[in-house]
This record gives sequence, structure tokens and C-alpha cells, in this order.
Amino acid sequence: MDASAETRARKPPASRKIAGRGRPSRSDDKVNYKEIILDGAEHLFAQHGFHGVTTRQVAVEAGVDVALVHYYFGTKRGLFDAVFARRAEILNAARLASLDAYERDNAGALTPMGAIAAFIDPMIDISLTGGPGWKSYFALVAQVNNTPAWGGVTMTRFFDPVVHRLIDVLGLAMPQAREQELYWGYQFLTGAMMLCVSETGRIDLLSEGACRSSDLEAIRHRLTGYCAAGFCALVESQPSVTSLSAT
Amino acid sequence: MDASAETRARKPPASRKIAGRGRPSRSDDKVNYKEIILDGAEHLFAQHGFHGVTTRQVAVEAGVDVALVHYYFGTKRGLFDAVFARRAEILNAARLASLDAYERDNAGALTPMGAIAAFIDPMIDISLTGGPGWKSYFALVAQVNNTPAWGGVTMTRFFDPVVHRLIDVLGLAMPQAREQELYWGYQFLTGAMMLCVSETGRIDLLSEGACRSSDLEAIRHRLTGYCAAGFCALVESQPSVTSLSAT
DNA sequence: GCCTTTTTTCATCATCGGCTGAAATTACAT
DNA sequence: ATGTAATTTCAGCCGATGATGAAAAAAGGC
Repeated sequence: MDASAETRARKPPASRKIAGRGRPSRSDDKVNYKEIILDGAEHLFAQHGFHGVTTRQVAVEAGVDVALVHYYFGTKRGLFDAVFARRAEILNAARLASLDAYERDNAGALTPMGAIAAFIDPMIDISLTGGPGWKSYFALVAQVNNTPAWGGVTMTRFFDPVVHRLIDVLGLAMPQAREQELYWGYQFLTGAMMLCVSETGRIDLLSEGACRSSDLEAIRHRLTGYCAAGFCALVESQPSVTSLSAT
Repeated sequence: MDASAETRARKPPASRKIAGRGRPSRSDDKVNYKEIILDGAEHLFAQHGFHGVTTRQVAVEAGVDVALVHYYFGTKRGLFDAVFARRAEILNAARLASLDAYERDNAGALTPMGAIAAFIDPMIDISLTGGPGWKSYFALVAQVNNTPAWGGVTMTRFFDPVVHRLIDVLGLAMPQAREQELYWGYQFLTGAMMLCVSETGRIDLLSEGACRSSDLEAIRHRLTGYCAAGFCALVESQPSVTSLSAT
């Protein structure tokens, strides 16, 4: 009784600063519950999927009332979409910059390996240095990627431009490659990569500790070489294009 | 009123034969609701995941009362596990037979490509000829494979023996390969393969129709060659083993 | 200090969802 | 036909869940 009374005190100011102001958050040092909710939701959605999480769990995780979640995001779906969209732009920008830089600095000497590295590295780097939020985010994307019901549409909506950019650079590196081979090659690449960044711990169990899901550096160069060789094999075994000479 | 009365008639014998008997189903031509429930659950779980499906939906899909679902499987989790386990044995047996046959018929001339084909082909063949239930099942496995919370454990529990068999054969085909490279190579392989069999339609959208998720024959030879080349690249770029000459 | 706007909580609704007990139905053995 | 055991349905409990309206609290402008 007494304890519960204390618990339900208006708002235990506890550690966090108190929020609530007129103008939308001006990126001050003040607490931003909207972001805190997104963080909590990101973590939970990544671990249990959309249907495996309740708005109340999100509220608890964020230390907030359920109503606040709906105040900011309307519906549960809206919350999920906000989580998904939040980091997509940043990731896309990083990848585009990486691909641009690669093409600029290696004009005339583009290789499949280089293009793939330019695509993969930003993700690995962010996962290594971006903090736990990013790790959750990647696991979430991996899950969406494998969701039959709406995964295809969602991935397409958020990530297609960057992927097409990758395909372009790969096309420059392998001028004789057919379009389909590049698309299939990307499909294999993304399947492998997404499984890695979701860090399910499978390989740890399978290899009895010889490999660790969390060892992103081990993944980075292996995945790059693996896929580069795969792309080359795809192109080499494609039905021969009769005349190759350009110009 | 009248229509609803007709609807709630004891049991509209409709098309299906009426079930209910003493001894457990003796594989007659009679209806087996247990299997029908599993089929429905498989379909729904594959599409929406464990938490995205209610036992009531499963009951409707199977044309059965909810209570029957619990009568047969106890809990929703029990139902899910039953779905997951049902086809695992068959798939494992087919893969083991394929790997055994490959090793027997090609003793002394084992190749990475051959080993990988022996692992992949049964899945592709079953997906092509096994009917829609199998397609659902593969999509389900793909989803579990990418589930951070419990995917690793589940995959390990059901599929590890076959995977270790594959690793063994790959080790015979590439004696100089280190254990870790084989495990990582398998991780990439399974990520790519699972994404393909979950048929999310992503590549259809991405390629604007140039590639089709459902085109398993296109996947079969491409994925095999891609991964075979990938494995070789992994092994070639591994820290050099100082002395290689066997015997 | 007041007024306005925004943020946060409280209390609650209507529905859903997993599950269960008991009755009804069926199949089979004798 | 009668009894027995397995199957199937009915009806409902009870907690959880998505969502909402209104009140309270906080922030800022003046």
C-alpha cells in the first residue's frame, strides 16, 4: 500500500529530467520521450517481431504510460513504421556515400569485390561502432527481409535505391554481366548478410564456439570475398553472350 | 436468423467425411483433423509468424472448433512445435541420403560444388514437387532461422546433424580448409538459401520482373555455383597453412 | 502571475485470445 | 443394442491488448 502509493506518485523524477514543453524538442539536452519510446520499441521488435510485442511492453521499456505511445505514433503499426524508417535514411546515406566514393576513387579499375565491400562495409562499421540500437535495427531489418507477408514490399520501399546503385556499380565492374545475374547475386548476398547481422547465435552453437555470431570482423572480409567470388562465378557460367566487344 | 440457424447446425457434413473414431487414425481414406490442423497452422505460421497467428484462426482455416486444436496439441506453442517437427525428419532424411549417395558415387573426386548441390537439391526438389505445404514449411523455417530470440536454438535442435554431415563432406572435398571457413561458408549459404525459399517477392519487385522468386530452377544452379565459388574463395584466402602436402 | 500549448497520466472500453470443463457425437467391440 | 473410448463441439472464463477521452502537469510567452 504505502510502497505502491509512492510508486504511483505523479511522476517519480528519479534520474531522468522531466519532459514536457511547448515547442517540439529542439534537440536540447532535455529528455525526448519520443526517441526513448522508439529505442525501446526497436529493441523489442527486433527480438520478438511485430506481433510479439505489445504497446504496453514498449511503454514499460521506455518508462512511460501506454497512452503516450499512441499520442506520438497513433497506432502500433505507426510505431513500427517509425522505428523502421528512423535509421533507414542514415544507413542509405552512408551506403550511397560509400559507393560514390568507391566509384570516384577507382574509376576505370572497378572490381566486384570493391563494389561489394563498398556496400557491406558501412553496415559492418555502423554495427561495430553505432551502439546497441543499431544492432537491434539490423536484426529487425533481417526479420522483415524474411517475412513472406509484407517483407518484400517493405524492403523495396525503403532500400531499393541503394540496391540499384550497387547493381549499377557492379555492372560497371562486370560489363559482360546480365541484369538477372546481378539481381540474383544480390539476393544471395543480402540473404547471407542479413542472417549475419541478426546475430542469432546459430553459428556459435553449430561450430561449438569455433565461430562467433558477434565477430563482425570475421564476417566482413569473409562475406566480401565469398560474394565477390560468387558474383564472378555467376557471370562466368551465364549463357555466353556471343559478341562481347563494346564500342 | 434462419440462415444462421442452418449455419450452426451440428455439423454441416458438407464435403468432408465425418471424423471421430475409436482407434487413432489408421491411415485410411478417412479425414484426419490432426493433419488438417497442422496444414492450416503451417500455412498461417509461415505467413505471419508465431505471434501473428491465433489458435482461432488456425481453427477456422482447418474448419474445426478451437477446442480441438488444444485437444490435440495442448498449447499454441505445442502446435507450433508439431508443425515445425513434422517435416523436419523427412527433409533431414532426404538430405542425408543425398549426401551419402554423393559421397559413395564420387569417392575420391569430391568437389565443393558437388557437396553443395547434394545439400541444396533435395530442398529445391521437394519445394518443386512436394506441394504447397512444403513451400509454407520452408518459409517458416526461413523465418525461424532469422529469429534472434530463439531461432538459433531451434535450428540447432532440428538440423544440426545434417549440417555437420555437409561440413564433413565439404571437408573431404577441400582437405586444406579450416573448420571455421566451412562454418562461415555454411552460414552464408543458409542465409542465401533460406531467403530464396521464403519467396518474399522482393527480387521480383527489385528487378521489376526480370527475376521471379518462384523460379527455383533459376535459383538452383545459380546458388550452387555462387556458394561453391564462395567456399573456394574462403579457403584460398585463409591464413596459409604452412605445409599442405598430404601423405 | 496568467494564458495557451504541449506533454503525460489516469481510467476505461470493447474486443480478442489462450485455454478449459462438460456435454454431445461418433466409432468400434462385443 | 449396449458399453466404452476417442473425438468434436459448445459455452464461457479471465486476463491481455489496442485504443481513446478527459484530466492533470509542465513549459513557455507575455
